[in-house]
Amino acid sequence: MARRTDIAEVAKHARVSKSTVSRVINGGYASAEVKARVAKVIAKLGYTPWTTARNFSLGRAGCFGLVMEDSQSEWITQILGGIEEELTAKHISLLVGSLVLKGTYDATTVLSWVRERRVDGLIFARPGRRERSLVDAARKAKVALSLIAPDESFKSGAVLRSNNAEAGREIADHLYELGHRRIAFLGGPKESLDSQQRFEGLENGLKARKVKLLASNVTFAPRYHPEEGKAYAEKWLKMARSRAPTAVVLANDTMALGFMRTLHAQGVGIPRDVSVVGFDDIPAATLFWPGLTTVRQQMRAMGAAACRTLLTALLEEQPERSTLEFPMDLIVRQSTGPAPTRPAP
Amino acid sequence: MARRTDIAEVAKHARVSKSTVSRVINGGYASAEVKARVAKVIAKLGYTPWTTARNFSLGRAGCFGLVMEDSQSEWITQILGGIEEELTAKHISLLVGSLVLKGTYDATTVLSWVRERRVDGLIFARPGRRERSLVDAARKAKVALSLIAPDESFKSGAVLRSNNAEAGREIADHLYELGHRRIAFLGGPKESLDSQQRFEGLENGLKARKVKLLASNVTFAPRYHPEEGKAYAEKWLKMARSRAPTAVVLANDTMALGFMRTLHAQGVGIPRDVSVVGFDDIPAATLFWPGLTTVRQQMRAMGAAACRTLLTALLEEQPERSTLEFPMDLIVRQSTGPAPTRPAP
DNA sequence: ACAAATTCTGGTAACGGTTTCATACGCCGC
DNA sequence: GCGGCGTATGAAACCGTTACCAGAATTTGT
Repeated sequence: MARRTDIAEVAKHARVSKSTVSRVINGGYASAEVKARVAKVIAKLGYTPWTTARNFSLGRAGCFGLVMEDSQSEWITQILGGIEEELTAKHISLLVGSLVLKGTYDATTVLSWVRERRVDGLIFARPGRRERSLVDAARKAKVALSLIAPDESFKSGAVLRSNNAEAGREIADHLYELGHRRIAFLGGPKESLDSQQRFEGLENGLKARKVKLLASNVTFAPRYHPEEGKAYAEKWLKMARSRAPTAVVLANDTMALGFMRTLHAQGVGIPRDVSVVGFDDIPAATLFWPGLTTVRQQMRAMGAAACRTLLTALLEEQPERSTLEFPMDLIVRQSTGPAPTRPAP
Repeated sequence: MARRTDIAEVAKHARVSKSTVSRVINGGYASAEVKARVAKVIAKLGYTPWTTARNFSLGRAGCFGLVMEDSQSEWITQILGGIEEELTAKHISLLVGSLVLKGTYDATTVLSWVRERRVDGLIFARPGRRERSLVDAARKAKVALSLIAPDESFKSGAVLRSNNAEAGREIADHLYELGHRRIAFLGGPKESLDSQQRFEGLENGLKARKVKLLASNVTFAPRYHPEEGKAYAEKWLKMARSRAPTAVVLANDTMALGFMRTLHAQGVGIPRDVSVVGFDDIPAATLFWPGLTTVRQQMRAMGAAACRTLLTALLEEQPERSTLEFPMDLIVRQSTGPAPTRPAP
């Protein structure tokens, strides 16, 4: 049973010391002649340094941890894609560990990453209140942090967030140009910063156009759920058409789809009678008819940036304290259209 | 700058040797008195063995790799959940590396896992044709394999698959009991084993009930895509109602939703005029109205089983060659109902 | 032409665990 | 009372890589 070739064997074949082989690999001093000779031997023997040994020697883990909530899994693919891209591109081949927090809150895995595995960095994707304690624990352990989160109230680590306010303003412009003047907003939980920022952006955008968002047309649902959209639709149906909003902005797609579905079942035309805008661009947004106009977060870019931040923090030994803001992309589909010129009969 | 406590420090405080501390931790010989003393010191110093060092010493990587295609990301959360569960439960705390294959096929990451990191095992989630070469590479490198895949033609590793045929039969029973006799099937690509097996199950189930699936009512689409569902819907609309199928089974939810959407837009009632069944239970299946009757794969269980298999293979040093079959769960929602008693006017 | 800086190279010591080996100590059975 | 066996412990070797240091070879500067 042949053992795997190690650096010593390469050294022997190339008639140099282990140190020299290591230097050739990692780019230290070495004469052109030696470099060539060693490279040839490496190729011939098919030698590859063993990552675990290298990490051990370097005193690092060679991996980042990714933490995210179960419920926010819609984005996981995109975030992973961005991370993957960044790590392979930089040729600092690190392994990405990923965790999906279970319904029952259980931090043991993450803590073991920090304490036992001593990961080189942690990426928190959209951390909620429950993850705060984890963020604190990580900070205490001096692990580099990247937070993909809507606020910057975290005291350490890099914060990457989408520009919700800007998106809100874009929606305002879009709807204004379609002629809408009576516009409503259905938010998520009051404490959700995403929801708040989206609302503020929309409000400011409308204000700039001299359109007022009536307080009666601003509601916050206790949770992001299609049922909330449905409930809001029922409320909408009861209003007199002449006073009902001609466009409704909902703080996420799930609610928006619940809203549309219910109206649709009642024969309300979208966007004929009312225009609908969501947030997030979940896959289902295209499957519906009409396709949902929504705003997409650049999750892929954020994942990549999270890695880049961690990598530089790793190299420079100083935990970067910075905030990066990512524009959101308004995806106009068929659920928004010109405002109805007169109330339906 | 205080160094992290290592095993030597614990040994010193407990007045024993490093070996003894190691044995206390890993459960070797040690007197009760020593055990207690060491445990106390460990607790006092807050010592935790460094995973990387341990793995290095043990000559293993301490992680599994998870490979899946980008397009099949709908399940990633569930699979991850299952893996997570299994690994933390067994207390063999391993880190899960995950990869999403990019559109442009790039195997470098996976190969680096095998060659450089020398992962202890690989989980392939629903590998397609392109991943075959990776599976082969992994086999050559003697890495333990678990394949979540619909076929068992792979020559090595454990294969975990859903019982598509059984699910097909269940659908047959379900539709039969609702009174459907003219039933159609729209499959995915001809070479998709999932699609084939689902079709065969349905056909056999109907045959057992003495119902014939007309060849003209069996079609295979070139891809799993809502547009294919739409195309099929247009075909359906052109048929005379008296001869059109009263129930349509589509090989995945995406197609099913495209189908429903198109019919719905044309005023066809579901399930009043036609019942619809999909496969996969994607999140959007509940967002639609009517909710889509579909079949769910036990992805969570399969993820967990994949880990368990790898773990036993790791312990017993012999790559397990086995096939595990998982039942699928028929989720009855509102898209299936009694067959129309007479052709619509 | 000689000192100083730079480039190159090999020997050796880490890194922090586990494992092997040797030794010592009971305890049992004869 | 002596061989054998299971238990308990410590010293030292080992895993594969990089880092450090010392010294040799080469280039650079004056």
